[in-house]
Amino acid sequence: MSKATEKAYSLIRENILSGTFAPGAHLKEGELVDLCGVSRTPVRDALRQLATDRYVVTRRNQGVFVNEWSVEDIKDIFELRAILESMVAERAATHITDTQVQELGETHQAIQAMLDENGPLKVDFFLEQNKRFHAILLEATRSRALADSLSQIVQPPLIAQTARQYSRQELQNSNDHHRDIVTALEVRDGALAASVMKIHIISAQRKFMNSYVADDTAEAAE
Amino acid sequence: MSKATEKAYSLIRENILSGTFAPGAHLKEGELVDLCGVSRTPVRDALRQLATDRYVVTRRNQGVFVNEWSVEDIKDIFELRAILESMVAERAATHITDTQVQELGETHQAIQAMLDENGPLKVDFFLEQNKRFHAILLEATRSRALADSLSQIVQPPLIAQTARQYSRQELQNSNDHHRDIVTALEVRDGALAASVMKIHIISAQRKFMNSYVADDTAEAAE
DNA sequence: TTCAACAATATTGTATACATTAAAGACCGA
DNA sequence: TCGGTCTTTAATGTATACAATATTGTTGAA
Repeated sequence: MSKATEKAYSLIRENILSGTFAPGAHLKEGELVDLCGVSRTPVRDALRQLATDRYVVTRRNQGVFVNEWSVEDIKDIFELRAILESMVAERAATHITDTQVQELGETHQAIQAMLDENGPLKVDFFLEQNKRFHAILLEATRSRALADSLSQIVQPPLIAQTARQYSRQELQNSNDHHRDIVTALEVRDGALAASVMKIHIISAQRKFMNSYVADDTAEAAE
Repeated sequence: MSKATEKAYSLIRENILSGTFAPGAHLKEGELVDLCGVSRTPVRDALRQLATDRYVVTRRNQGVFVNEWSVEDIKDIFELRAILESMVAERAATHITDTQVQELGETHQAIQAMLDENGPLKVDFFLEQNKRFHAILLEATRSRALADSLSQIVQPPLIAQTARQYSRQELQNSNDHHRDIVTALEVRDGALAASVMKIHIISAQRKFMNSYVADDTAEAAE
């Protein structure tokens, strides 16, 4: 993506994630031009990219609308992700280098150090390290197909807000899974790594569904 | 996609599939404008869509290039597809309607009738019915996430040419799998349907790899 | 009052001119 | 002759004007 397109992409994406552009809202190119300070061409390019990343959907001759996710959609996505990430863990075991195993251990320890601190939770730091953990695994698989599929699944707004309201204990559980995966990969036990990963994702799903349904109820009660 | 964009998309896609635009070739927007008879805007839109469908890759400030697939990429894709399509078969078993089961049976019988005829193989007819078979299954899962992921995997040029050089016996084997899947779904046996589907895709992989490697050798010998 | 047809308007789709960037080639010096 | 830098050129990136289309609102008749 080029400069102007990237600028438009980020701005629109942020507005979707923050809720300024609500699910189902009609994003008009003219308004986005005013918002982004670039012309319609890069705005349109950004919208196309946002469509492939499932942030928005396009309807011919009608424009683009912020994507709406049903509870079933979200369940599906986590289920799919559990399967794909398990596959990643399994395949990583056969190709991963000692350096990569070490890097995984470092992200685990970095998160652990953060959790052991007193004071407020650094959720952004957690998200960053967590992302890095999964990225290293993905790289270790050396599989373009897996990488492409997962990027389609993981990127959408759903996941971006998953860990936002995690408690310290929940983050600890998550990081414990990371440790177990590292341990499994140290001895190249793909089956074990895959099992742990599956539990890891399914736990995330359970937590997410709880808070998601809770939010729904809160909104309905307003 | 709008008229002009769709026109450009189809034309460029056909030229890639036919080999006129070879893997790695640099597709210049100006030339595509001449080819398609539309302006650069829809050509660019089409190229973006072709990029999301993995027909081409985009490099910033350099343009788009026809995607090149390595043997490893192709293996990965089939492996992933085997897993995802198995998941489709399994989930379809729990949601599929009697009507959909019947439709699956019809596509099976249509292919069978074609195979029982004497005369040349109607490969296009097979591909069409085969596509329909998998589409019905996918619809029965009622899973957007699965549909999205699979469309990303199945659509690329790789698969489009898979069945091109199938023998009558190979098409028969493939259709036998379809029959077994229908039988499993009639009694809503998801596990069985998933198993058959896995074999179905892995068989396709084996056939494809054989002909692909054979082609490679032939080219190298030229 | 309701429905349908039509007109007005706003939005997306398309074409094209201009700006910016990267690749290719020429030129000069060592 | 080789290497590097500058110039040239051709491609992509961006902006904007124009065309086609869908939506909205209005008007008319039943």
